Amino acid sequence: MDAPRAVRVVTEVAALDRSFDYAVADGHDVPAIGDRVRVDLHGRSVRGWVEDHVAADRELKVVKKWLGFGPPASLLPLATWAGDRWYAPRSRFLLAMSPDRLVTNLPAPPPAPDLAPTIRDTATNYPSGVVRCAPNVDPLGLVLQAYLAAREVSLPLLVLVPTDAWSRRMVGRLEQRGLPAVLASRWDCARASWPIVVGARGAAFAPVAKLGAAVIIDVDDESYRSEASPTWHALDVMRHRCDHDGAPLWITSSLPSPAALQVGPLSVADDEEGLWPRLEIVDRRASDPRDGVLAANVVTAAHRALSGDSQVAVAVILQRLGRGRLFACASCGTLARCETCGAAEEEVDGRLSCGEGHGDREVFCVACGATKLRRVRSGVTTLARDVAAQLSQDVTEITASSDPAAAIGRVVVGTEAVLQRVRRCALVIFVDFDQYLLAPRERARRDAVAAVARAGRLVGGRREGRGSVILQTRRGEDAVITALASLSFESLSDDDVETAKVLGLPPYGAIAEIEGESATAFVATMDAAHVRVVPTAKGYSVHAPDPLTLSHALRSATRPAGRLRVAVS
DNA sequence: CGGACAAGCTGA
DNA sequence: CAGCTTGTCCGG
Repeated sequence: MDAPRAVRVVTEVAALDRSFDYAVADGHDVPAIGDRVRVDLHGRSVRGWVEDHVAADRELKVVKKWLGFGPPASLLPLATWAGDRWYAPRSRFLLAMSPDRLVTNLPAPPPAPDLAPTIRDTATNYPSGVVRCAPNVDPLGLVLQAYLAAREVSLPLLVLVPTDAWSRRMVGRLEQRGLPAVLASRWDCARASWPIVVGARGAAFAPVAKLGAAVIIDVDDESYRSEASPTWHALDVMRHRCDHDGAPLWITSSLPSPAALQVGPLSVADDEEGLWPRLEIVDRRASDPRDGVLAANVVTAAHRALSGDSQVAVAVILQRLGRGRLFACASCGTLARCETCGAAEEEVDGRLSCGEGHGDREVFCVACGATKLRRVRSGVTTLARDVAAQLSQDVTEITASSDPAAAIGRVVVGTEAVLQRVRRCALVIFVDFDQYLLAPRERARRDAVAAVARAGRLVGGRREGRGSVILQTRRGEDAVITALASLSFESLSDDDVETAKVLGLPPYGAIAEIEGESATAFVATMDAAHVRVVPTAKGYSVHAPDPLTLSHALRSATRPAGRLRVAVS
C-alpha cells in the first residue's frame, strides 16, 4: 500500500463549510492532521487546516505551503461538535483553537517539578463537580487540588477564570509556588502540553491534546458566554472535553445555575458567611423622594468610606439592561410594572407598557393612584454628575468602552465594567438594583447575585471587615434580596431549576433564537417534527428537548440568502 | 465567501 | 457590439 500522499483540507472560508482534497508535492513532508496549510481554491489562495490524510487517487491540486502548527488532531472532533451545537461553521472553532500568528516550532515543556509540602497542605479535597463558594473564597486551593489530580496521570491541567487580568494573577501565584503555569495566550506552550494552562473564556479551546483535569472559576460569570454569534459557552465546551478525555472537572460558583448543577455533586466551601461581603439593603420607597440618586444614609456611608485610606473608596454601579428606563410614582416611589410579566413599564405617548406585548394602560400608580410618574433611571454621565454633587467629590466614569489605562480617582461611577476595572475598594453601591430584578431575561435574577458576588471581591468578606456593598432597591421583599440578606440560596436555586424544567430552558431543553430578514424563509424549510417554533418580537424561537434534536432541526433547514442570525443557548 | 463566466442593459 | 452591471454557479 502506498502511503497517502494527499490531505483533506478544511478552509478558512466560513461560508463554505466543507473540505477539499489536495496532493502533497513530491519531496515535501505530508503535513500532520490539524496543521495549517495554504491552498488554491477556485482562483483564490486561502488558508485551511489538514483534516485527514487521504490517498491521491485522482488528479488534485497541490498544497501550496505548510504554514505552521494547528490544533492537535484530537481536537478536530471538538470543532465539529461545537459547530453542530451552536450552528456555526467548523472553521469558526478551528480558528479559536489556532494561534493568532503562525507557529512553526514548539517549545519543550518543563518536567514536573518537585512539590513543596505546602502545596499538598494548601490543596482542597472536593469531589469533582460543583463547589459553591462565597465570593471571597480563594480558589487557589482548588486549583492545586486539580493540579495534583492532573499530575497523577501526567497530563495538563486547564484552568479557566473570568478575565485576562485574573489569569495573569493566577499564573503569577502558581509560578511563585514553583509550578509550571502559562497563560493560554502562549499558544505554543499550550500546544506543547505545558503542565498548567490558565486563561479566560477562549482558553476553553486551548490546544491541549488531552486534559488531565480542569477547573472553571466562577462558572456563572457572564464572561464565559460568547455574546457574539456563535454564542458558545465555555462550560459546555469544557464538559465535552472532560467527558471525552476522562478528566475530572471542578467548577465554582456563588450561586450555581441549573446548568452548573448538572456537572456533578455539589459541595459547599467553608466559611460561607465570613467570606460574603457585608450587605446593606436600602429601600428607596422609605427614603425622602427629594434625596438625590443616593439616599441620605448612603451618602453618609460613602463619606465614611472616603475618610478611610483605600485607594478607590467608593464605586457606584448602574446596571443598564436593555432599553432599561424605569418609571416610578412621583409621590410614593412605587415602580410601574407589567401585571402580566412583572417587567418594568415605560411611559410612551402618555401610556404605560412593558414592551413585551402585554398591552398598555393609563399612567397611574397601582399603589397610591397618583397619576404623575417620573423617570428614575439615568445614564452613567448624569449619574456621575449627580453623585459628584451629592458627595462633593470628583468622580471617574467607567464603562465597558472607557480606556483601561486611564487613571482612576477615589470615587468611580459606571456600569458593571467598574467591577472588572477596580480591584479593591471600601464601598460598592448598586444605585438601582431593581434593574436586575425587573429585567425580562431569565438569567437576570442569577446575574443579580453574581454582580453582588463580584462586588464582594472588591470590598472583601465580612470577617475581614474592610468594606461593604449597598443595594438601593424599591423591592425589599424580592426573593433575590431576601436570599442575599440571609445568604440562603437553596430556595432561589430550587426555583431556578424548577422554572428551567417547566419552561424547557437549558439545560432541560435547548433553544435557538432565529432573527434577521430571512428568518421566516429559514424556519419554513426546517423539519419541525421534533421542535416547537414560536414567533417572537424579532423573529422566531425554536424549542427542542435537547441540543442534538435542535441541531438536527437547524441543519435540516436550507439557509436562504439575506441576513440571518441563529443564536443557540 | 468571492472568482468566473453568462446573460442583460446601455449608448454610439 | 464594446463595455459595463447583475446574477448564478461552484470550488478538489
